[in-house]
Parts: sequence; structure tokens; C-alpha cells
Amino acid sequence: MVADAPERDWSAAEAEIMEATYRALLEHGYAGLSISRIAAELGKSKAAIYYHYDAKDDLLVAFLEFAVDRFEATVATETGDEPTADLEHVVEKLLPLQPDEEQRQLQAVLVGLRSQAVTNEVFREQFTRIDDRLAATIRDVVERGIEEGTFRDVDPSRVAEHILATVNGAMYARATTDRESAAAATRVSLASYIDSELRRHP
Amino acid sequence: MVADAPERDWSAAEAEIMEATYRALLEHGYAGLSISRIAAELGKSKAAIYYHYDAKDDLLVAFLEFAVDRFEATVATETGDEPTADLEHVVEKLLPLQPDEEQRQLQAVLVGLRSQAVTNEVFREQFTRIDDRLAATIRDVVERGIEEGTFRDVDPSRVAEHILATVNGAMYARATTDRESAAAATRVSLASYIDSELRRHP
DNA sequence: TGGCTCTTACTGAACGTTCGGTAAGTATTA
DNA sequence: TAATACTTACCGAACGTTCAGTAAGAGCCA
Repeated sequence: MVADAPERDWSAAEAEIMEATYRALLEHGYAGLSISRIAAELGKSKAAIYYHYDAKDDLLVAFLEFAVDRFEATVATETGDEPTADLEHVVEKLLPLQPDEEQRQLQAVLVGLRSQAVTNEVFREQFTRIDDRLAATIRDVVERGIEEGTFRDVDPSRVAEHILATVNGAMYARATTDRESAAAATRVSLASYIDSELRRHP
Repeated sequence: MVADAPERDWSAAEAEIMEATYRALLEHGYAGLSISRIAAELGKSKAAIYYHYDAKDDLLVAFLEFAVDRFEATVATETGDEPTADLEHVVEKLLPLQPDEEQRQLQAVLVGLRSQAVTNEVFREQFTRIDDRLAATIRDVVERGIEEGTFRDVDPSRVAEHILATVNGAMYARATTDRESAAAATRVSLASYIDSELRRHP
């Protein structure tokens, strides 16, 4: 797959603060996230958080990195030798047919964070990088499929962006609507798209 | 197309407050939206807002309706008699090749609001309804295309959900990343998907 | 026409609460 | 004893919300 970004190492105290922030976000959403709430989840005083972070903004930037690391860790896996299977593997990681509670929660948190990218430059850069990496991962699989002769001679970048947009859209809808069946329909349709539009049939 | 929801009529004062809220949201984002900020945009006192709305929550619900009306007004248009053109027309409305500033702003505001649907039930229901209506609009066009013989005999709902997810995903990315070329690539790929996957070629 | 009442659409000040942030002090460990 | 990891107690500002008061006008009666 594509080169992983190096993960920062969190001290035990920092990791606990990140986990507390995660829980606070799940309960109150981004707009309702405060240092008091994080401290309550942490089981320590507000000042304890300021011992580790200079300002709320610093904590938020650190948390963004934390959440992104988590997300990318769930996506990254080894590559097989069948491009169709690889592609469906990536899609399954991003848009699982039956997501467990952990996956749902992480994606909910990320959607909350991502909406901040509309007005916040730092957030915007991070999510630009995330989508860049995801698109590159998908593109590499498609390129390999074309070289091997499994896939038709399509534009790998274009197809990768198409698949990424579809998966992102379904993920987004899953987190912000009660249209679960729509997400499932999209998954099925995406698989048939890969099979009929992309695969070279004998 | 699909049945339009009836639009509420706003008094002059209410409409001004909605416009002020819109501007405040653009400047400060949802997390930074306060009654003071709206009042400042409005050019009146905070109490003036409370004369028209009982609480911030009520104002927010009203604004959600206001923004959704605006959004759906830009999408709704008459139907032609060529399904392929109709489909591309809807896609162009949702994901314009070159969005003007107004479209960008409205979509940015909607992405900010939509992220609240993760934790807020009322918001979630609204966005579920929006996606329901958009999917139905697309599905109707596809169904007509199949009846007329322009499209192959696909599952109209499945294809509609696929197209909607892709468009939503690209819209979302446009509002939260600096990957403008990716949105363009998705548009192009979507057009070729409609042509090659959906159209019955002679 | 002038005076009276009542409504509409506000203003400005203040309420209690919560916000992000800080200064000073206190255990615990090396 | 010095650094580490905190707690307690607090600050000023901003938050959503309420309240008393008022200018402008409408509707009606004499």
C-alpha cells in the first residue's frame, strides 16, 4: 500500500487525555466540547490538562492527530495479490457492511472534527492529507490491476477519486442520517461497479 | 421531479435574523455561533432576537429549515425528456463543475449544520429527509430512463443511492479539503459512469 | 382632530453559569 | 532537594436568557 505517516508516541498521561477527549466528544459533540468536560471524563482537574497542554487549541490539534492515527490504523493492512480483492478490502475497511460500535464511534468523531475544516486551516490541511493518502492507496491498487491485466485501461486517478468520493459520501451519510439501508445499497452498487466497470471480463 | 415540501413564509424580521445567522455561521462556524454574534450581524440587540425566538435552540431549528429550503430551491428544476440530460442536470446542481461563491457558501454552511446531526436528533431527521428526497429525485429519473429504454434494466434505487453517495462525498470533500481537482475528477468519472454503466448503447 | 389605549418591536442592563486560563501550593518520586 | 504531576482557588470574559422600560404606530372614541 502507500507509505504510512510516522505515528507520534503519546505519554501515558497524554494518551489518557486523548481518550477522555474522545469520550467527551462522543457525548457532547464538537460544539459542546470544553476543558471542564474533558477533565470530568479524565477524572482529574482542569489544571491537570493545562499542565500537559498550553491551550485548548494545542490539545485539539493533538487530538486531531490522535483520531487520524486511529482511523488510518484501521484502514492500513497488507496487500494481497488479487487487485479486485484488495479494492474490496479497502472499501470494507472504510465502509463496513456491518460496522461495529467502535467503528461507528470513530467515524462519528471524525465527521464532527472534519466539519471544523470548513473554517479552520489546520484541520483543513489534515483532512486534505487524509484524502490524499486514501486516494493514493486506492490508485495504487487500480494501477497494479491494470499492469497485471485484471483491470481495463482506465485512468487510475480518476477511478480512485470516484471510489473515494462514493465511500466518503456513504460514510458521511451513515454518521449523519438514519438511512442505513442506503449505505448498504451503496456498498453493493460499488462492488458491482468495480466488477463490471473496472474488471476486464474474459 | 419529486414533490416539493411546502416552504414556510418568513416575516421580514425573521428573514433578517436568518440572514444574519447565515453570515455569522460563515464567519465563525457552528461552534463559534452565538446570539451575540448573530445580533452583531443583525445590527440589533441580543434581546431583539429573543423577542422573535424563545431560545437559541428554536432559532437553530428555524435556521436549519431556512438553509434547507435554500438548498432544495437550487436543486429543484423542471424535467426535460432526455433522462441522461436530466441526470446530468441534477448532478450539475449538486456538484457544479465551477461553483460560484454563493453555492460554495451555502454548501459550507450545510456541512457545518450537518455535522450536528451526529449528536442532535432534530438535525438528524432533517438531513435524513433531505437525502431521502434527493435519492427519490434521482431514482425517478433513472426509472423513467429504463421505461423509455434509454437506460439498461438496473435497480433504480441502488443506482440512485450510489450516485447520491458519490455526489455527497465530493461535495463534502469540496467543503472540507483543498482537493478541488478531486471534485472535478469525480464529476468527470460520474458522467462516464452514467454513460457507460447506465446507458443502453446501440 | 385630539386624546386614550393597546400592540409591536425593540434597547440596555443585569442575571447566574460556564468558559479558557492562571497562580500558588502540595504530595510523590528520584 | 529538585523536578514531576498534580489540586485548589480563583480571574475576567463570554455565554444564554430575562427584565423593566420605551418609541412608534394602529384603532377607536369624543
